[in-house]
Amino acid sequence: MTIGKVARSAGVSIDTVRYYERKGLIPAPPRKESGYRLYTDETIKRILFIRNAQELGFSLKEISELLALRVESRRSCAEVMDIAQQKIDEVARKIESLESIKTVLKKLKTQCRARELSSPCPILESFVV
Amino acid sequence: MTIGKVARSAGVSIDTVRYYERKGLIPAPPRKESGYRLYTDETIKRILFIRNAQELGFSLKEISELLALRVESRRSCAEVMDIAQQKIDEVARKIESLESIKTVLKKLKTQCRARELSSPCPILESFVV
DNA sequence: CTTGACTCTGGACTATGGTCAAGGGTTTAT
DNA sequence: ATAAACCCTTGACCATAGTCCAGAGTCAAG
Repeated sequence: MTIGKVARSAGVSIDTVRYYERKGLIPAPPRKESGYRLYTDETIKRILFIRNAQELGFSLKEISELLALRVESRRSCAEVMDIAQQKIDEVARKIESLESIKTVLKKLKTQCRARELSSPCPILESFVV
Repeated sequence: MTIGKVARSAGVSIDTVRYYERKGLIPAPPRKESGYRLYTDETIKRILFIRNAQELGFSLKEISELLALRVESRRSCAEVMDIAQQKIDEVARKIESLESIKTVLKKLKTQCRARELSSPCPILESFVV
């Protein structure tokens, strides 16, 4: 599969695919004699994972770290488990914050529905910290 | 309260506070005759909210939108409720994705603990999409 | 066997979210 | 009343995450 196909399938630009390769987020694929990159659909999955994680507030650098947990067999198992646990905690914190933002948004919506017609729109009172 | 105090309390730089003002994320505060900005601790709360939302993958522009839900009384209530619902859905999607990342990380950790001592470290097999 | 679509590299450019510095005025503690 | 610490504006600079372009080669369909 050439780069254009991969890019279209993953919904990113060709430049982005090459950029991810430069940044080590996807492995440098084998090439044709012509120099064309040849991918399998593993790469598409990988790119979708990256975009997904980005959406969730992970930087490319952090995503590399997540990905590095995969096969780092040089690292001790304890170390890998430790990093995994850190990431789990981080993710759990993010989920909590999102939950409270969601709660506030829902409350806002309810208040909005309930308010008197001519009164001012209710306020996102407590700034969810 | 002067800008330095606000910045320290919120854990950001003075430049960042001024930057947020330029970007309309915090209101331009009243000034002393000298031109010094004078804040109340509302601003600290606001900045903490912004940082929190950023952590969760919202851009400053999106955060403005969240904040704009507050008092936009020119907007119709239905419209505000609609935007609120969109944000709720978005947040719910983020939570779901984070849950599945968490699941995979936990599985990885378990596998890691369970593996044979000399075998290679298990793989983050399915790329959580 | 050529034409249009595709790919290559290298480097310049962009937007976002800040950060820093210069040159100058202000406040406060001693 | 003066030094240290603070604040002002303007404008340059930075990292991240791409995006675009030039100039050149490659591939596939008619």
